[in-house]
Amino acid sequence: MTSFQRRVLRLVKKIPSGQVATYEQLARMLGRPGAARAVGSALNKNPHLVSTPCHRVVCSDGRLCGYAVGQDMKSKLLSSEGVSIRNGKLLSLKRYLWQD
DNA sequence: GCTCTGACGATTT
DNA sequence: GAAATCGCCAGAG
Repeated sequence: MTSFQRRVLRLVKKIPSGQVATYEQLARMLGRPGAARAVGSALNKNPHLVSTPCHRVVCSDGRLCGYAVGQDMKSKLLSSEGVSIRNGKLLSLKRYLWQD
């Protein structure tokens, strides 16, 4: 694990249930605005899928984008937390967006 | 140090 | 609104 990946995972663990964050948002919190792609890479290699709520991380436009197990599972997990999804995309991103 | 690759993002057509 | 394009950063060889 690199230092960068640890910081990403630690930050993701702090996302409350029922809320979501964008890759770009996390990148900014880590002091690396524009590194959204790198954040996605870090989540892809995440060791413990359950201990890290990486399903609460979506694209800036509200699309789910990706998930290690499959986007379908990501969609189910989010909807079970109260987030409305349609066609693998959030109906309203700003409504559930994580505000620290 | 260089060259890909990828769970991204903004712009353009 | 969908698809194509280009820029972006970190990690792996």
